[in-house]
Amino acid sequence: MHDIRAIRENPTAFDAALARRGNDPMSPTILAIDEERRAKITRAEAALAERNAASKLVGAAKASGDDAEFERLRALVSDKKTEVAALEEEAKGMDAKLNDLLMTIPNLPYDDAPMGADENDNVEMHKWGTPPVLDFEPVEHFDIKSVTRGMDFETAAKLSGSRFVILSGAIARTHRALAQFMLDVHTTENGLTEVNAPVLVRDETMLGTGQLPKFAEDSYQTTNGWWLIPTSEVTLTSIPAGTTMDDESLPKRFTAHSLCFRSEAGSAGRDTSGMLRQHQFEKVEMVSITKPEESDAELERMTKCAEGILERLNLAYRTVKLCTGDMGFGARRTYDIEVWLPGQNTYREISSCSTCGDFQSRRMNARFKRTGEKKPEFVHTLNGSGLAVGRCLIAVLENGQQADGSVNLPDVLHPYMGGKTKINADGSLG
RNA sequence: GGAGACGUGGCCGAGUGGUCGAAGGCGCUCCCCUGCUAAGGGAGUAAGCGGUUUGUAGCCGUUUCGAGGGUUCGAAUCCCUUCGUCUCCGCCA
Repeated sequence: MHDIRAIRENPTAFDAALARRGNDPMSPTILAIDEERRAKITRAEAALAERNAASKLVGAAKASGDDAEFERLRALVSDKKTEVAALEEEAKGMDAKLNDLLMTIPNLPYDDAPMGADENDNVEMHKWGTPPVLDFEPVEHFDIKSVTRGMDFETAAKLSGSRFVILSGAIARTHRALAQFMLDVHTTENGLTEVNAPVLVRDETMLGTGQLPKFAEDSYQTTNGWWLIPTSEVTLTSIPAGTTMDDESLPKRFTAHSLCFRSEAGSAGRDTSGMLRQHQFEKVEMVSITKPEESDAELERMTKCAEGILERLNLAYRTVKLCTGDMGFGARRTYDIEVWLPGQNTYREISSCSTCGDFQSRRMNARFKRTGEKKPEFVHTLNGSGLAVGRCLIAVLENGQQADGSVNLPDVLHPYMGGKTKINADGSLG
């Protein structure tokens, strides 16, 4: 949600920032509505003030027992009433119109977000690790011999359709181990608070983080109106919605392991094989709520938390800064972390860390008050994957694959695997 | 799912149609007093929006007593709807 005052004060800057994302200028439309809205409000309030003044006199007349005067004023107020109602209706209408429009406009990228149209214009920030050197031709995760029996797409399709998978045995265990490992690192070493939150939420929650109103078709909705969260960014970020926090309580740092649901509308034909892109997947999410001046540093911190997971798993990755055209609706700056997948011989996204500034906090009215100050301010919100569990499983399997079809598991996972260190070619743990 | 109760300012809690943004208390801020501490005295202490303004100061107006709608000249107070919380029953992981 954009600050209408900011747009009013500097419409040129607003449009320029939108233009960097490839959006058409909006300020003329916005300001026209805003002007009309304010005019309506002024008129409605003037009428209200008259009515209220008369109404007070009615009370006084009644109290003093002047019945004639009481009846006269009562009629006057009654007349005013219809006028006020009409004017208020108009003012409300314009207010809603402005709000509806503002809710559909994406966040403004920071100046340092590189300008560009799509992922080809993203800027690589740094790389870590080296892709494993293999003396055989690596295959994709679903073709690794030890994986095939524990990763069943056919049966999942029978139960649910395409873009679902059934994991079993050592593969399911490794998947679970990864999530546990991530949560443990985040809670014990990164200082995040573990949270377990609903995956079904109401409209206003999805509006707050920006999934609605524009992207309804990307998410699933139950018959009674709940939405299945596409990411626990939605719930974690919404925890302080509607509240005013003390500044000592910031930053708040949350992490959660949850199911995520995405319709993947519009991605037909993309990543159709394997479990890279599913309708249902698990993710360990990180969310930070900060003061405005802390959010830049927080994004770096959060990104390092995500990178740290990959480093401990000894998985090569690169971090890219998203260009303006590739950033999400609510983001002002985004770092994507891409892990090396030998089977695809390329880096693929495994985490996305964004700062949203006060865009989401305005939508959900999440504020804080500095000690000694009287005015509350909007907090900044950040979110990042730490990491996508399913994709991390893919990376572990593909990077650990051996010539005989077995998979060597990263050292840090061994304690989570009951001390086992590899998945044998026959699919058993070894 | 059935029955009932409740939802007031940062918190607690009065208030059942008239001048209530709302008593009182707590907390917080400032001042006074007290040679520390404790106690005491006084004042202040919501936010949104619109207007005015050089001004995020002040002033004026307006809205807000979970939310939305209605009755009324007038609603925190009455009615309806809705969301939420709690209690009892049922069901159930």
